Amino acid sequence: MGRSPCCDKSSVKRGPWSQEEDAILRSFVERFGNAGNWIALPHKAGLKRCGKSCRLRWLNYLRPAIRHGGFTDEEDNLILSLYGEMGSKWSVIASKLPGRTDNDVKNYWNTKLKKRYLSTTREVTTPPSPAAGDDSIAAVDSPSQASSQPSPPPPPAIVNLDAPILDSTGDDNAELLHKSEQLYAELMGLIEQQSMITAAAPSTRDAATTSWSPPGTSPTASSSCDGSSMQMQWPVDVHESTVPLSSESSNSSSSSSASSLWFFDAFGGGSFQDLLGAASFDDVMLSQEMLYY
DNA sequence: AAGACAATCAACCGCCAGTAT
DNA sequence: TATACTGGCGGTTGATTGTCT
Repeated sequence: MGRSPCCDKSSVKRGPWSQEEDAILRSFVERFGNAGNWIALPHKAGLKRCGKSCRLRWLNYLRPAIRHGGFTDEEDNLILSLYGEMGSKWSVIASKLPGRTDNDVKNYWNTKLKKRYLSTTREVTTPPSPAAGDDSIAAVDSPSQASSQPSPPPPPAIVNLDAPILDSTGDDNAELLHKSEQLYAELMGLIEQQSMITAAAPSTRDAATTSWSPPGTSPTASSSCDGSSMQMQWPVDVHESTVPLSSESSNSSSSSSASSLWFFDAFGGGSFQDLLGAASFDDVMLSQEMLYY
């Protein structure tokens, strides 16, 4: 009995990401983190991608402050040094290099530094350890050594959600982002208005609606945009009082992360992409009205 | 100019550990 | 306690791009 696949490979898109997909994912994650979990994110965002693929795309490419290529001599030396100490612990090595991902470091190692490392170790003639797997080039893969220099990973990048999302990838992407930003701002304004109105009315929504305010202006959100740690702290009990979910979402996501997903349910079970693709502002209004159906 | 080969890197695969149920 | 689920990681693949002949 093998483990079940994380997603239905026949129904998810694979291969290179399009600019549109990038824009949707970036906009979504910057606002909502992973929306509870990465596996559920593609559905909520309206992406036909595997959750793991979304996570990887965010962490390795879309995350703010990522740097690609152009490794400096200092970085080269640090990688070489750390590899000599701990072997192919790419995530640990990458954590010492701000803006670098483990995938980048790993690729850089395999294409460039490995040769350099091999040549230098051959000159020295005393390989650190013959037991290490990769290349048989002696990576000392010792946990004790690795932990002998405890160094906390750099803090996740903090993104100012009020600041415009900078985009350098192209006009289409920027346009899509701009569109999402506009829709988002409009929706947030509407929700805030509704919250003020309904706060006075007795309902099960009271506790939540009176305590919540939009991300960027307030919520009890610690948004690091790291993706792995970023979690919006949505108020509890909100979800239970919102509109009935679509059959699909109500079947799948009802309990565990419900409170963090109420926002999406407010779209009548639709996805983030559905919202972005709304034909007009009236569509957003309609979705908002469904919240209080 | 065109084909062969090499280099690069984004993306996927499968396993493992931690956590939730 | 057992099982299922998810995130994270390292290894690998394959498409694309660049260089050489």
